[in-house]
Amino acid sequence: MKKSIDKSLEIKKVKPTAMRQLVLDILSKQDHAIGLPELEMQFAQADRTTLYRTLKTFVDKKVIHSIDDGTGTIKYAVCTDTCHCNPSELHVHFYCIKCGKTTCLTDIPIPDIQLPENYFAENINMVVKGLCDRCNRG
Amino acid sequence: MKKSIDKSLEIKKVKPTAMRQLVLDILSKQDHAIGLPELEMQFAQADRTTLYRTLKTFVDKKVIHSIDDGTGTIKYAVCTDTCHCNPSELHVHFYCIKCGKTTCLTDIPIPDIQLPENYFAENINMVVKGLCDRCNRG
DNA sequence: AATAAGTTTGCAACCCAGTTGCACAAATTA
DNA sequence: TAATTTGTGCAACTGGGTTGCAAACTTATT
Repeated sequence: MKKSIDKSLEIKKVKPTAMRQLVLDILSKQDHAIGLPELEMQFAQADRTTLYRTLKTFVDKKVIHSIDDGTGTIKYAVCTDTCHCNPSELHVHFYCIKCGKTTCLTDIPIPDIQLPENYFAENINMVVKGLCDRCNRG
Repeated sequence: MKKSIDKSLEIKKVKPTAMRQLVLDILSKQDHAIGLPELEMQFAQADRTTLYRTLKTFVDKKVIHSIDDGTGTIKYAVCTDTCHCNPSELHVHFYCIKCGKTTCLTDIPIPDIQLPENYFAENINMVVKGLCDRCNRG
């Protein structure tokens, strides 16, 4: 039986090179969204450019989605197999100012808003900044 | 009679230096939010650091608010005199992928969302990306 | 007014995420 | 196998943001 990583790449039509399998494997094991620098650190030694381009390919092919959480470093998290990143499918993201982790609130869809006349929405980004579950206790 | 620029600075308790008056004057004349590089270009020659720190002071004192529109360059727009930048006062921002302008949709408040148990929201950023009024006609 | 303390400004240098060009390697096709 | 396309790795660069430090200016104190 094929590994789910490979299946995912196949579904999204991305050639499963060793590098890509590895990167996607790492990404799918995270409990939060990570950025290029953080991804880089998961490797003993790896080239930034390759990781950068791998992420780019993944975003293009909708294997992962990118999140601008306002920290200056773009974060990435895996999409579901059926995700097409349409505005209607988008969810809210949360950035914790204490632990610095960015998480997908996949259960919270971005609410519909009424744009002014003649405006067209292609994409919506909604990031809530504050204290997460864990950090709000202590 | 005092100029409205000075009044605004007075209200927000910022010492009205020549530089600050000038920067605030420029900012308040914009029809869209501008970033540090764009602000810099409005001067024949000016020091980036000073402008940077002026913007920072303004944000701290809530004379202006910052907008992360996802372009990688933080934009700034003037707050109203009574604005305290609380989550309840926040509005949606719009980034036009054609003209590249970021505008405040001041009439559209950020909708309330129900965060998961124990999460605390300090700030919310909501940016709609698409075509603006003007660019959606042509 | 003269001094001292604090604030603002300007220059230079730096940081870091992201990005590009180019050459080499690997995979695919003819 | 040769030709072509695709992926990888290195080096170097870009650009927005940021910091340290010293000079200029402002404000408070004697």
